Amino acid sequence: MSSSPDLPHPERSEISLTTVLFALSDPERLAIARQLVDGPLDMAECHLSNPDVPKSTKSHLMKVLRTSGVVRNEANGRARRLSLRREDLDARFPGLLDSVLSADDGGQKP
Amino acid sequence: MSSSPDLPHPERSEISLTTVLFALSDPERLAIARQLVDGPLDMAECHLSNPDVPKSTKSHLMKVLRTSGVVRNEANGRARRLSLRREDLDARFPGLLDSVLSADDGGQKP
DNA sequence: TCCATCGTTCGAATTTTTTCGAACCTTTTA
DNA sequence: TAAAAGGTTCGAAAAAATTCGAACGATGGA
Repeated sequence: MSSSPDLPHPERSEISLTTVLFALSDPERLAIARQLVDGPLDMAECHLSNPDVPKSTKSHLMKVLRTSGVVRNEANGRARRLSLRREDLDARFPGLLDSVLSADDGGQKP
Repeated sequence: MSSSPDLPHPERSEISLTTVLFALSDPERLAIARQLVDGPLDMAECHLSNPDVPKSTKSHLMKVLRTSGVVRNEANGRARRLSLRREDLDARFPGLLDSVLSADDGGQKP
């Protein structure tokens, strides 16, 4: 019962601004982050704009968000619990997350 | 004397959040934006971390910043005057530019 | 006028990201 | 105990970004 894999996360001090910006620069990843503002969600509850994308692709999007420090990904039964690393991000880059998440995106990247 | 090329710029309403985030997600481009906070600069006065990068590469970095709406690029004699589109960005994404530019970047992307 | 300066653009090569199927692992349920 | 559910990882293929030299254009000065 050696439990689900513990995935690597950067610690707060290791979170890089440009890496975070990159993670959020993709519409799909930004949309995921926005779904997490009201609290953690299991991965299956995070919806992509295209529901037919393979799970490996979805997993990769999550990986970019995790390794950048935007999202925490922990085992939760056989599921994965995703949460915004709000405290870490607010401490490291004050105001950034709020401005990004509350921004009204009009033009979309194709 | 048909004057230097007028390069295309997105209008305020066309500026896309994810595109702006992408433009700023590169350390070199972010550094350029930061050099413009205190006012416009001619291109030759914007320094890259590596002074030996070819001008075509530098021009391309500027293009990404311009087409995303982060920077304005206008003819100025035989030079190019670069300026931050602060008003447009503040209007479109309140707080974003301030938080990004004032953020203390620690970890760098290689 | 001629020429050096300051930048843009083009195309090709390289590098980085993204996408996806297949294989695998753990937990829950039958 | 077997099988299904929920996800990660790997490798290869496809797509997108970056880099750079060469060619070009406009401006300002000699």
